[in-house]
Amino acid sequence: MHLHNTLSGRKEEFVPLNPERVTMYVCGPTVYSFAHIGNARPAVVFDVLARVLRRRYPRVDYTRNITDIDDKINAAAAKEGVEIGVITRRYTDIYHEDLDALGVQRPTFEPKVTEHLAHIISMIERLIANGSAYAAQGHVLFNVPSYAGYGELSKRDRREMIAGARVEVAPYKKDPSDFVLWKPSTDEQPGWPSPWGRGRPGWHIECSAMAEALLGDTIDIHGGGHDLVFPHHENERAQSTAAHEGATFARYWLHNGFLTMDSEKMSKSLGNVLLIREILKHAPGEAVRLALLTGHYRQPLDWNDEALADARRKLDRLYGALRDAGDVAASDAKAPDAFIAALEDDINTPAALAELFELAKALNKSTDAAERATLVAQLRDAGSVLGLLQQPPGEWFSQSTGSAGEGPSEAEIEAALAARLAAKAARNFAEADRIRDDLKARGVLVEDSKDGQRWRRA
RNA sequence: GGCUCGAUGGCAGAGUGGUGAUGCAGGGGACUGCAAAUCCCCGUACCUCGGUUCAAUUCCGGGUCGAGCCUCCA
Repeated sequence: MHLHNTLSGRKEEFVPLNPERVTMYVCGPTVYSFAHIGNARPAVVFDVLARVLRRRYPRVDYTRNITDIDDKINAAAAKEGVEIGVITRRYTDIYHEDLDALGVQRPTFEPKVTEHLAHIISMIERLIANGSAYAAQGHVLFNVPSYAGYGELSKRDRREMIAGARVEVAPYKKDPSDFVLWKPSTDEQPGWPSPWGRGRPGWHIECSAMAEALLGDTIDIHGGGHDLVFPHHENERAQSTAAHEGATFARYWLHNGFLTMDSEKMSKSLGNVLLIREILKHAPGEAVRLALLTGHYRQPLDWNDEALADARRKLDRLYGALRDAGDVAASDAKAPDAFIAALEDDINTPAALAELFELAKALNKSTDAAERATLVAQLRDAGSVLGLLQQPPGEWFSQSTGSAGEGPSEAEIEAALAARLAAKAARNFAEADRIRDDLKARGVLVEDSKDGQRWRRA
């Protein structure tokens, strides 16, 4: 298996530190608002990676945190006049619902910052004790010059970063690039007791502490969106390495490319976000998932209606092959080697998808029962690695386009089809075609197959 | 300004130093009462200018254009 490592800038062979326990950490959401489709990309991509790893290794400990201490959460809570827990519980639940709809499996561990404060504090104490951090005016800061490797991950020179910095340097910093590990809270702000007074942790230390608590000093894979490379992951790396006396923090760094809207980054601050739940009102979750996997995970992906419609048509073809295969004998055939090889080559989902279509074509052509049974099993097994093709074909074709529910009821459709069948039997093709056109106008496509009429929603 | 990454046929999107993935759209044919679905056939695509090479879309350098980071952000 090969993975592109941001640290080295190249594709490397993946060799876990301990093949009996592969460890992976992916930065999860800060739960202060709804998740948008851009947030869904890393969740789906690393879900696929976890599935691929689990085929190969007996145990994969996948941690994806929930950041439930953050100033944006404080702001949202203050605005509503509620405790932060009200906000974080609400949006954690929504995040789970959205990802469930996209077929994203839950990670092995899903730690919350509020459950790891003791660990965060102990890690900060260790950093102070070994000279990597210092307390100043109620803050604790990580001293960046104390870590020689700073900038290696994001390939940045510290001098240039300071020169290009757009923020004012706080007076208590020893070095302009030092960043906060702990900051004081006012009486109105949420805060927790610490050796440096009542306060709250900085963003970066949270992930370092949770990774250490659940996965140990060195983890195999660390993932996240490309925008996290700097400063978040650079800082995590500095803290964790310093806290662990130089031990490697993450052996492989993976970063997914961005989702754009009309070729511009989608972000809450730009205000051009498309919420996952809005999309799900008009499209099946499986199509959204496939749309997110049509491009390679490291490439930018432009999100638009056409991309989503394209994904639906692809699923129509794939599910169509399964439907036409009808009832076949059970087979325990697994995904073909070429399919797995594509995914093990830096998660090449487009190449893997191409293999899926080859299987569908072979299935459509095959007239041999045993061969068809094998192909159906291969298609479904391969689909399961991508988190696709797991529902009965009939359900795919009869589902409405989204959670909103549209079009005529199944009873109405069945009644119309019965009338059409009678018209056809009487060779009244004009009436039969009128019924078909009428249904089409209402979003239902009728097809005549060798097994009789069948329908699907457009 | 500094750094990172891209530029493939109508669209999406892999990949490769020399036999043009895959899907959608489109054209032709088979099948069909007509369609749809399915199958068969059809596209001489690799931003630009140099260089290396017997051979470059693929490697190297310049340019142009695009995205991202340098500030919270997947």
